[in-house]
Amino acid sequence: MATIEREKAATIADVARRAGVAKSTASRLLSGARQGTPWAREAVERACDELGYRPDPNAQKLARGQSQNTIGLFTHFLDLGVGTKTLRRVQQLLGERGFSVPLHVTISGIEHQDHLALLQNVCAQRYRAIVGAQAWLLREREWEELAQYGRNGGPVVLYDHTPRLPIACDQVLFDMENGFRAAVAHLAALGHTRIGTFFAPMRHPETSPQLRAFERVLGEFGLKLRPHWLFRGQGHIEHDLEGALAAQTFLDLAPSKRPSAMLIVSDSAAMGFATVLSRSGLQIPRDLSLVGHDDKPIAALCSPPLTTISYPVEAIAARVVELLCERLDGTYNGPPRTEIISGNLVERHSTAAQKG
Amino acid sequence: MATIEREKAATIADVARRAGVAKSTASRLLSGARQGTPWAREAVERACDELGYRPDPNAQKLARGQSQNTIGLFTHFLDLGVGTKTLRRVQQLLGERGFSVPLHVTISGIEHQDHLALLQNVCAQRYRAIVGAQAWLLREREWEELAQYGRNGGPVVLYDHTPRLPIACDQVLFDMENGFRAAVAHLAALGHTRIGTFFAPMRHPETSPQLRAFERVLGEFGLKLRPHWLFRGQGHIEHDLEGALAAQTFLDLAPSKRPSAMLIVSDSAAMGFATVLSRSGLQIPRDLSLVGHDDKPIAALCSPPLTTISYPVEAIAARVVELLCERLDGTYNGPPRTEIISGNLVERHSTAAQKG
DNA sequence: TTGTAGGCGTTATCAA
DNA sequence: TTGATAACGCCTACAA
Repeated sequence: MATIEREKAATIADVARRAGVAKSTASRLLSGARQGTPWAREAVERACDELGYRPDPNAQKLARGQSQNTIGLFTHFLDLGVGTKTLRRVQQLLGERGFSVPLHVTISGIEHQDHLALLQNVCAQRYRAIVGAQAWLLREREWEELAQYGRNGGPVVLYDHTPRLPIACDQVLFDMENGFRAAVAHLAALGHTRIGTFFAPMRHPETSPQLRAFERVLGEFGLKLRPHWLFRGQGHIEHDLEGALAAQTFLDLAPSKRPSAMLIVSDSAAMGFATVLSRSGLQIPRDLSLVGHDDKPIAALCSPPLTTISYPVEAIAARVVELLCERLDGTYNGPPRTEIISGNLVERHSTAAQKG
Repeated sequence: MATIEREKAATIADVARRAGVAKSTASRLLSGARQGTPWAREAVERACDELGYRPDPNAQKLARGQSQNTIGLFTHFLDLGVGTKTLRRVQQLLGERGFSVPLHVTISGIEHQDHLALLQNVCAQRYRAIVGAQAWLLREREWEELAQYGRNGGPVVLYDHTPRLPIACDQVLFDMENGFRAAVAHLAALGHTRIGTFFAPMRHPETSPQLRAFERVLGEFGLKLRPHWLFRGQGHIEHDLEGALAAQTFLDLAPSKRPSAMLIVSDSAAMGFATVLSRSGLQIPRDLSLVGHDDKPIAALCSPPLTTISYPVEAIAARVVELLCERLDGTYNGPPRTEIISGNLVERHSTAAQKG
């Protein structure tokens, strides 16, 4: 494959030559380390302009030892919900502290293969630090990679759902179980015993920690999850679509076999679910009680206002950034910390007492 | 601020020393340029393992001239809709072709200040190429930056809405006007004359090309946009929220002053709008005709199924990648190309004939 | 196949 | 303040 010819970019040597000074002088003036004489100052500046000079960050990083002000952020896929919102918030907070925060995303779906390449790439960049989300997808090889980075690269902070990730680094973990408990308690108090659920697609449904947490909680109330009450996403990026598709499956069930309440692990999915149900004449909460997850702002405004478990985007992002910055400025350099954050049930109007 | 001490990462020199070979030998074996004797091969491999050696990409890029397989992708904010979906698709397609595609995002909102820093950062990375979205936000200084990169960096491909961006590079532009025309024609045929609209927040409402396009189209049908029929977003990341808030403003209007149809430039916003309306007992399309934008998958499934203008995520992403790859492999190296892509009206059931 | 030597574009050190 | 000169870590002729 032929490659286009391009002029080579100007280097600091070109600038120095044109300005009639030494390389080192140009470097100093440009980095602002010294004032320099007005004359030299202006000459260098003009040379830069004329040449369109841009320092090569690779050379800079090499010479300076490492990139001081950029932090690598990685995740495995951009969702269209709280995941991306949290990512954005982390970037924002770190940005406010003067860091540049490029985001690395795995290209493929939920499959394994790309994760290693992504992680190697991220670790290899010699960022000042690394922040990662959705790390539960990683496997042994990738953990090694991250651990290696942690050893002689810089701090690593991960945030995810419980359980704790198998790596020695600071972690902010969202524990869904507390929320589940509040939701199930609420539904059980309303007389519901047939509680179904919708979960995002998972690699190993049998071992999904979230699903098991849900079943555990159900057990605490003497309830059990029937297989046909478990609805699973198909991997579309749009949660509302996922919810809508689940609703179609729901409607395929004979009315007597349907759950009387559903815990849908995403407000968007819950709303998609509800809108499809309404086309069939079913009403929330009359015909089905619905509990969402995330407490998106719209949940309070939609019809009916959605009872939901909150996902504290702000708290999580803030904590991640705090843990990281404490490491970076040396305020803390003890053993890895694990922060558990959980959501609360926000009661609104999408649940009602069990009929009959 | 104190900084934590870390051991320095192993270099290729360490590896070579430990393996008892020369640096160059280690380099060759690692890069796979030569086979090497089995003995040396194994010695180097073991040394790498023991030392946890990771090549420094900065040094590699410097030595090799530039990063051959990474493409910079930038945008100004991650939305929770088609913007992010398109970004993701571009990353995916480029990833399939073997490129690593870090995403750079401006941290701040719609304000100007950060864009320059972002762009300088992106350009400075010496990526093989740059792909950008939402470039309409850029100003003169940033255009210069990109132009400079294009001169001696590599190809730049931008995608955005019309109008054409003031820079000499390949562009894929989505033209909303055709969709508007189809929508307004549709509504006009149903007898609507009071057509309102919802737009995302803009810097300069008076000069927003999209809004002006809408007004122009309205004019073609002898219609006019009343100021109180124009609803504007408040800048929240959730479109559904934006729509819901707009609906509250809508409901504050005396019924006689309300538009009879709305074109809402986002399906999510349209659905948020609709759900708030329904809480007040208003029904779509009985009391208000609604046309959305984007043709999200859920639009076909919700209640009522949403008439909407499509936004061809796949076509746009594919075209961006094609244009770029043609530049990269030298298939095309002529003058900048501009591709216009537009959406179509997808008629469903959220519109009805004007009452009375 | 291997080792030596030089270069990539910066920054940092040290006399002048 | 300035200008040589030496790193920084890797790659790549070139000669052995």
